[in-house]
Amino acid sequence: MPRPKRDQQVPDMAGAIKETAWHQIAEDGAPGLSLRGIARKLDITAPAIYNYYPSRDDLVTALVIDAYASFAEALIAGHDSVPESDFEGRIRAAGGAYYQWAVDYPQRYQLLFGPALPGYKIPLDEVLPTSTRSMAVLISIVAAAKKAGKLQEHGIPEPDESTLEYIGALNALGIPTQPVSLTIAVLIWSRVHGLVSLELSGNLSSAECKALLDYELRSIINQFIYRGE
Amino acid sequence: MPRPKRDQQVPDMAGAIKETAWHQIAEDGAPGLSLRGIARKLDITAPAIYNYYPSRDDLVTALVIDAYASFAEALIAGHDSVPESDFEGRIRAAGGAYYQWAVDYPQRYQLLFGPALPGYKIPLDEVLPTSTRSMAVLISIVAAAKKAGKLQEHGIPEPDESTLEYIGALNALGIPTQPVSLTIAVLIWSRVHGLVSLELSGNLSSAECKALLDYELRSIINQFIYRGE
DNA sequence: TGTACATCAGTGAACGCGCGTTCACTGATGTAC
DNA sequence: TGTACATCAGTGAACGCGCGTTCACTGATGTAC
Repeated sequence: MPRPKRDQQVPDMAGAIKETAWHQIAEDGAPGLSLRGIARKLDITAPAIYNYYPSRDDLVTALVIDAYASFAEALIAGHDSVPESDFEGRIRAAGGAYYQWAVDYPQRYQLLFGPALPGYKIPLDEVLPTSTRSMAVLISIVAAAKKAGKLQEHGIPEPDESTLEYIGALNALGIPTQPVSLTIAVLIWSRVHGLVSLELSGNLSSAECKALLDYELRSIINQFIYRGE
Repeated sequence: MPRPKRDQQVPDMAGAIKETAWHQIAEDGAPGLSLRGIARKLDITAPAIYNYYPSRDDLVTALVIDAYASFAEALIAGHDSVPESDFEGRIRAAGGAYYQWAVDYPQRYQLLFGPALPGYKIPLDEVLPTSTRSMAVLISIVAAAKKAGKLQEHGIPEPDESTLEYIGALNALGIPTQPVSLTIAVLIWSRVHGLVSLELSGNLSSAECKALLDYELRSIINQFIYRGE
């Protein structure tokens, strides 16, 4: 079969490849991603993909970066729907946005926070600038509470070496952060992630997960935010 | 090559196959498990495995059941190292045992609580009796606190339909459980799982995870157990 | 004690599938003179 | 305006690999009479 003429070509083939890859991941999970499968769906031969991505791993990296960007965007939208001074509301909104994104795109969530793909090593230096943006949302809420003197910091563990290293990376990316804010942000993240990932692995029903998430967000606010005047 | 004679055969081939499978999973992750790979390591041909397991999926199911058994054993050992009346100590011990098992056998942990293997559907009826045993450990600690009137139950969400269903299954397996105890057990589980799974996916260093786990176990005790006389 | 037979635990060839990647190539489109 | 050339976006064949599973078979071991 001859190559299609210019006006029959897909205008944004690189984008179409990624989109098809997401469909494939949604259907068979991340390990099921295959260049030949993508080519079949796009009515193209597999080698044609090499005009856009030099290898399968590079395609995966592009997908990971896109997923982080979409995730960060969702968190930021939730975060922005509530005024800055309302820490409690922002925590709830960010938590809700986090949950919603995860159940809307379960496979992307697993790709980012689940176990590594076999044989794929994520290139941190390429991904970090984007992945940091989502973490920054949580951190900014905690930092705002701290600045207002409403952060309950008692008993929070001291940062260890790797935490300080990550803070260095945050600073380098223009997100100045105090250790205690990062630690509390990670604690919040871990609680939400625990519930979400139990739902995604089928150990929790959607209804139960929502109810528990609501409870945990209240717990988080009670534990880390001073109430009242 | 002829088949080896009786006295050169592996005495427990079914066990040897599982053991080799675990080695493979430890090296390449669960999706990398392959009958041909196992056969190579055991110096037999792939079809020989069919004398012991009727298909790849049946082997996976046997592995899942073994993993749950090993996990439950670890939790029970931790649990039993502290007297029954010491709820706080038991929560700490069970949490520590949970973490230790997960980092000792990260791939088994992912197999049980991570995303499903592509193309493999876990047969719940075969696995439930074993998987329940680990959940029962957590539940028993919470239930003991409740019986002693030391359980703080305020604000815990009401059980939904799927929770009640699971309680039915627990009762059928001889583990009578009150809804509130199960809900709190799940909350504890989710917090520990959140931290553990962030460490396993490389988002948390081991040292940081340990420190945060310690903090979270204290949070759990503060939140759910009445202190003092 | 000997013999016929069943069973057990394997072998080796084959089927049909999928994969990432390389290679030489082609023909339409765009560009420079 | 025409022509030579470069580039772009593909094709199709092939390489070499891995996989689960089936099939007919074999030869040692165990068992019944």
